[in-house]
Amino acid sequence: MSDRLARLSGRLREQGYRVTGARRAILQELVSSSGHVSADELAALVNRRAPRVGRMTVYRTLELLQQLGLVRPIYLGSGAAHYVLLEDGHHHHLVCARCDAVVEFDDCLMQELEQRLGERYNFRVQGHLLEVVGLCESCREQEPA
Amino acid sequence: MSDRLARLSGRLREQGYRVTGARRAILQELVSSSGHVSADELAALVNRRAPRVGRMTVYRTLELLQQLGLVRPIYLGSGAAHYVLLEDGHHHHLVCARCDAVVEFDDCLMQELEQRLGERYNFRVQGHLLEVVGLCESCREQEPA
DNA sequence: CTCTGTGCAAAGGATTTGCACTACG
DNA sequence: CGTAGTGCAAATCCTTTGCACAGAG
Repeated sequence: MSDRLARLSGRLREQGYRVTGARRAILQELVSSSGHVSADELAALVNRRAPRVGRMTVYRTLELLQQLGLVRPIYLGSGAAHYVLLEDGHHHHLVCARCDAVVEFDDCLMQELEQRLGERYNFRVQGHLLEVVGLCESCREQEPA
Repeated sequence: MSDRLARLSGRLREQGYRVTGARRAILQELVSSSGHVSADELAALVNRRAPRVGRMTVYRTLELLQQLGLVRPIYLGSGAAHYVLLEDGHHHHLVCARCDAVVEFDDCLMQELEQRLGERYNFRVQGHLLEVVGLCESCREQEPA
């Protein structure tokens, strides 16, 4: 359950960052919403439980998590960035190119690819985000063309 | 060379969209910059050759291309979305989580995965975007921790 | 106790919208 | 010609920054 929470805050601590109340609250919501949240949406969620945590802290914490490779921003519809947790270093979903519906999937054929890439480009791979893009069923029905 | 250009504008036409001068100019720059451009950067590039094309048209064209599955927005560092062409339906790169350096790579083990996914989730797959995230060589040197 | 992290407010950008005008097909 | 596409300017929304204060280690 808060396995994941513990793992995430562990990562912060071991990299020399403080595990503050605000950060814990943010991680908490990020894990329990385990979906695609914008910074503002996340701030609103956090505020319900920890009203003293401001929007700015959410932005800054997301940036930190991103630098640590724990989170990735994606673009979903409107101008705001949405964030996904890289659970165990990876995340996968299908996105409808038209209505931005999202379907999560778990298949992962990529451990091997990651390793090869890391070696070839001298890159320490932390994880990956794979978006498969296309049209969902209902968008396809609307326009059979 | 403008193979790709022809292919892209073909896609527009066959979906019932007009291939206007502005759109041609935008596709042109998108292909020749074949990298990661923000909407504003792209508008600037387009303006050098076609000064009468406004920034708004670039935004709207990018949205259209996105809906057709020809382009994908990604977040790279600062607030603005960057766009990548889904050449032949796919794009791959490594992104440094710290400095946002980008390394392109071509490996693609995913045709099979795509097909399976399309069937399972009843999704018409148009392409995919795979980001492998980690630390680049120089960021790793800065902090050997 | 010290220094990292936080909150606020305001600035700075990016994106979206409404409407009159142009030009592709 | 008719309609999809365009350009402009303004409005809106998202993100970043600077600085004084609070709290984790």
